[in-house]
Amino acid sequence: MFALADVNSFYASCEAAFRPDLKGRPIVVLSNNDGCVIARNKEAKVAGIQMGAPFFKVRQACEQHKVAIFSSNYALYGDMSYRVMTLLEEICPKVEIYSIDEAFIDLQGVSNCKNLETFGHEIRDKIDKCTGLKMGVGIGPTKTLAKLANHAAKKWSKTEGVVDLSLLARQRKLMALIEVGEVWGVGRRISKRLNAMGINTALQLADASPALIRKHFSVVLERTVRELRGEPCLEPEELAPTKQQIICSRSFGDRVSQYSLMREAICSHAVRAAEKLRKENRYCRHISAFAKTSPFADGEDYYGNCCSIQLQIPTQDTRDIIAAATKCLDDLWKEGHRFQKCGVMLGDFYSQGVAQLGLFDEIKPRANSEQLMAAIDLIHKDGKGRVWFAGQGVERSWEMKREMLSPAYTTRVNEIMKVRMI
DNA sequence: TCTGGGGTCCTAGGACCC
DNA sequence: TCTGGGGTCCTAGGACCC
Repeated sequence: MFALADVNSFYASCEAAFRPDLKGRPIVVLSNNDGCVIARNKEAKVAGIQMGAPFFKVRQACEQHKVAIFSSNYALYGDMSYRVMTLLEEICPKVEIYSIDEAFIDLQGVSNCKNLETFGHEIRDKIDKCTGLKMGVGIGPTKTLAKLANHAAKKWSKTEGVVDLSLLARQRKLMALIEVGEVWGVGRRISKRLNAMGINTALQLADASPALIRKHFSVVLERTVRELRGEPCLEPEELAPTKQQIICSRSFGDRVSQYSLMREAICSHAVRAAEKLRKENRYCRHISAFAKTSPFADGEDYYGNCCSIQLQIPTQDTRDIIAAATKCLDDLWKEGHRFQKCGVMLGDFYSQGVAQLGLFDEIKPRANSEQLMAAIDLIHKDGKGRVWFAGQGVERSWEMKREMLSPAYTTRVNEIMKVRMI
């Protein structure tokens, strides 16, 4: 048995948790660069603000409904996520963190000592009491059914946030009510093709022949079918899987046409990517950089390109990664475009920097690399000072917009919430 | 004017090998 | 004129997730 617990409208709820004055008002959180709507509370959904809509298209509706609008504040959401996950780990036997706001809980053995639905309510109450965030809990014999149960827990308020699908009859009753596109693993494209085959509900998908589904789609969807029938195909993950790839990219606050600005941005993404790499304790050999113009710009030719470099020796030294990324940039740079976004990708990971060298190779690893990188990381971790690479620039006029950013309530002492006793 | 960022997995097809 | 069979590895692209 699995449970899937997730926080309702996570980003919007994090903002609301520190702003009791907004109670009852619609709240919306925007993506990086204040681009699209990526989270809405219940009131904002009622007001008809669409998920994923570009902000400029819903700005008027927001004003009309007095919506409170926030730029994304990942320092806040990351810290709140950490609190939620830590609490879950305190009260649940095995927790697998699946995303910033949801976790699978392996319920093996739990049903021997308590009713699963009761346990679901205990989880909800604990998180609500300690963080002010409301979770939905779905329970089922497979991860896919637990996901579906969670969906139902949020959709029907009379469930009070907990749905237990242990019994086959309940599974089938619920699946008959749910559109196939709501099933975990079925996106827009696949649901369209399924509809064309006459499969419209989750139940119809569960009753389809796995062999037929595999023939028309893939083993991935076949697994989904089996999971819907209660046959577990997705195992509980013991350890967090190691990353295969690290990507750091951002849209620019304003379009960039100047090489020097683009170079600063690429350097900065390279620096962040290298930090992530060291945090994962990995070394990489494959480095690439990409840049693209906006696909939505009328009357402009779209240009996007990606170039990469394979190093001789795996590295985790920021200087190597900057050098490679800027070399890639020079290969892809084209004058005369208004670029919208760029980024750096790392891949081909090793657990150490030493590779077998050829007999006549003249490459020598950098001296003191580890100490230097450790020193830089420490300075940033302490937060007592800042050092950066010259290539990152000083003004950084290309940086993204976050015009409606809330304070870092939980991670910066001088931005902590003040409470006045009256 | 203004459209996010960061990942995963699978498959098909080409290059290459014997 | 006739033009195999079986395999591996890599990459690009498509689909999905939050």
